[in-house]
Amino acid sequence: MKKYTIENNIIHIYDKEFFSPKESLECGQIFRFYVNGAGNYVVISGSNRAEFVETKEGYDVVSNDPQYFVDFLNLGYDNCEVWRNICGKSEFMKRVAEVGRGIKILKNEPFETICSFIVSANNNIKRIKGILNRISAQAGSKIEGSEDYAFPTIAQFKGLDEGFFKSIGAGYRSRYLSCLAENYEEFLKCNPQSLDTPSLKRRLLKILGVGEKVADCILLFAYNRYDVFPVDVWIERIYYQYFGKENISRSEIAKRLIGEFGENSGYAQQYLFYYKAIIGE
DNA sequence: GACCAGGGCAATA
DNA sequence: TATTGCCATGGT
Repeated sequence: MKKYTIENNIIHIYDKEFFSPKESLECGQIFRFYVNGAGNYVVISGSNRAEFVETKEGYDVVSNDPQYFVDFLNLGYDNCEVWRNICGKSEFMKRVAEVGRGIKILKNEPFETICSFIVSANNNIKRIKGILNRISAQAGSKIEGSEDYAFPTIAQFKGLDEGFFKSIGAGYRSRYLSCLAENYEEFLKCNPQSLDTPSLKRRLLKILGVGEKVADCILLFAYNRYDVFPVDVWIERIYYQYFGKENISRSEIAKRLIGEFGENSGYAQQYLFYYKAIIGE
């Protein structure tokens, strides 16, 4: 069975088992989304916007650019096999993956992703969302046919100074954000898509405000490198609860979990994060 | 009023 | 390379 079709600029997704807008958006990989008056999830990625309307067989994606969202939603990637593989790891992982079965790892816009996870450092999701929305509303352009604002372009971002970011509540991350546009343009010269994961990570780490964990998030959520395992406070907690008692560093936790999940590390990480940080089990 | 949030930087050893 | 103090802000 075909998993999706496009008709009149609407993507019809024929899948409810392994794709849920709610789970895919709420699992912490993206911050610019909301539930509208009709009860539908709306997501904004870069300068694009999509609304998810539930149908009998799945979801209709109503957007300004269907091709962008076919790519964004990774509709050509079969997460069913990944899910089965992770379920087979243990009874515990089966329970965790069952809760987050509808999660699909998205392909978010790189510049926005880098900015988002710089903001995420030592922060909470509610406040991260607020900061990113204020940056967009005050520096981005309105998306045609909606009341939502695009994430600022690199050119728009260049005009923002440290004072601006402080004024919208970004705190000490303002220094990193004020030079991000320049740093990103320099970063682009390495031709990110062409690099293998370790090389791309080394290059990301040169961006001010990007450390180990943030780099891993960018690798996973913008470049879809599934062999990384971002370790934050929540993953650290669940690791000590269910995987090992020995006190080790976050990078060592990442190394051991990658050893366990291999090419499916990114998905395992999202299931675990969703289970612990969002659902709260 | 302390503690916490999807940590990272810069100094130090 | 590994450790440590510090960093802004809003929620609980």
